[in-house]
Amino acid sequence: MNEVSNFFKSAFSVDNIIFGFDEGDLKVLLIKRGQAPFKGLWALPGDLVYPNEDLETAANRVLDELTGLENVYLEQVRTFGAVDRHPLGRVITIAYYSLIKIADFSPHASSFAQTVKWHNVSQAQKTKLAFDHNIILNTCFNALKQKVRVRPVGFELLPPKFTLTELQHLYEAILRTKLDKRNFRKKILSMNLLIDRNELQEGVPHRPAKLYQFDKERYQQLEAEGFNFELKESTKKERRKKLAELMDNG
Amino acid sequence: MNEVSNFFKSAFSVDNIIFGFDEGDLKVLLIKRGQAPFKGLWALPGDLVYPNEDLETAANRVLDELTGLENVYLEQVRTFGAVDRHPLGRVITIAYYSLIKIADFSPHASSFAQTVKWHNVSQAQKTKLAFDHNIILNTCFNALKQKVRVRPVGFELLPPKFTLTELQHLYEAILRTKLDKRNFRKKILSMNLLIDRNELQEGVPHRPAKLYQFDKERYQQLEAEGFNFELKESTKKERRKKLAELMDNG
DNA sequence: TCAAAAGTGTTGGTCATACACCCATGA
DNA sequence: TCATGGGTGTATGACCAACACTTTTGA
Repeated sequence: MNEVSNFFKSAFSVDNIIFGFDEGDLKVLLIKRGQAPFKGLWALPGDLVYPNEDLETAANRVLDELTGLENVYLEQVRTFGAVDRHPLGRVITIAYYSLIKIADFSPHASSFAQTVKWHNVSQAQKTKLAFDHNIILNTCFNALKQKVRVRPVGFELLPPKFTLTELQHLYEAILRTKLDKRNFRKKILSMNLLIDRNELQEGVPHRPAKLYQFDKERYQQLEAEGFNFELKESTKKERRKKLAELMDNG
Repeated sequence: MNEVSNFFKSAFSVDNIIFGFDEGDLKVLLIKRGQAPFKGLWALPGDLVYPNEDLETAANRVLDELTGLENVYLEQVRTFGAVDRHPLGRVITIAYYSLIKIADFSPHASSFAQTVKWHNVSQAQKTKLAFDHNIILNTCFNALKQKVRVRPVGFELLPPKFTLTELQHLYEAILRTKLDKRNFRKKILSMNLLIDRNELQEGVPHRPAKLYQFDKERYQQLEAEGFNFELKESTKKERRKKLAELMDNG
């Protein structure tokens, strides 16, 4: 057991939790397993890491092989390494999540259609997934929830031009809360990170909304100068409730 | 390369960044390497993970072997897996940090004294460490900085009873900023998470301070109810400066 | 009596929240 | 003309930031 060579008998994989946003819902891309173990169950896309491959490269490869997309937002979240998590041997997995623009990849159009599918995240969380993938999905979703409050990564899930309502719905889906329309707009616009394209939606059966674009360069500049993108995490009502509880218990 | 068995030739290690707090400074426990590679350089404590050992168990073991401490605050941060990061082969490492009460372990008293030493974090960050340990240390320090703003983990670094000034110095050391005494006290005390022990410091050459204790049970209860411990991250002055820059650039 | 740190309140400003109506379009 | 979502402003209150002097102890 103390021979160094005895240690070099493990493998590691990456799992890449691919998030998309469509029709007001946050989605995650799952694969139906065609073979044992866990045959027939939905699983997170992942693969063993090649011996000469960096972890991020592997995560990008998984994404690329599945969707054909490259240069996508990718974030390492956590490593899962319970001894018995994989039936084939000691395999620890490094979990990443990616944020993609859902229009860029639709499994309906691909030959995978039967086995690769976008799932509503809330529903996927309730479904029994292969391996320890439920825990991984929860962890990654929470990481995204955390991140989105503190960095403007939500835009990675939207098309290049979007309306403020779409953006708001995105935040509502990720934070799982309702936001006040006027306050949301005020806050977002006050950051001066959106470019008004001076274009309108077309073909909608109501007053068309203005289209905006995220000003990434400006954000990066401000970030370098110490600016912090930040959204709050609870409504006043909620905080009041908490305070009341605090009083009761104290 | 596609044979599954080819993959089971890697190893993984844990590195455990052990933080302590003393004399107003945040410290990190480093080990001087006695053999190649990187002989003579300081390194983060770590070890290969046994085949039948969970990752957290391994991180705890590293801590226990080094300090004799158990049941210590431990947090996984990130996994580092660059192909060439270890000269002996493919070894990826999962980085954890621990927070310990520095009085519980002093390497001066141990036989390690020559090779295990508390280092000031700022200085360690400027020193060349073994492997990719500079990057790991920076990442873990930043994770701690982040965490401490949002969860009351700082108390893990203090003795069970402490003064408010000690607590403030701790935050100042981790956040690397000065805090206003009155505002800090107001904020901390308003959370109702400190128990006033009705004891005073003894033998100090000035007015003795009251001793407090962190009310962990109460915190856990409040947390379960949705309460959020939260300190802000920048001073008003800083934000004003940023705003001014924003105006200039906009 | 001196040095050193403990302890303590108020004010002004900023920012978050709450909230309701009119507008533009396609059907 | 109706249904649908787009777009807009203000008043209130909470919280944060700034700031200086008195108190208690040991030497």
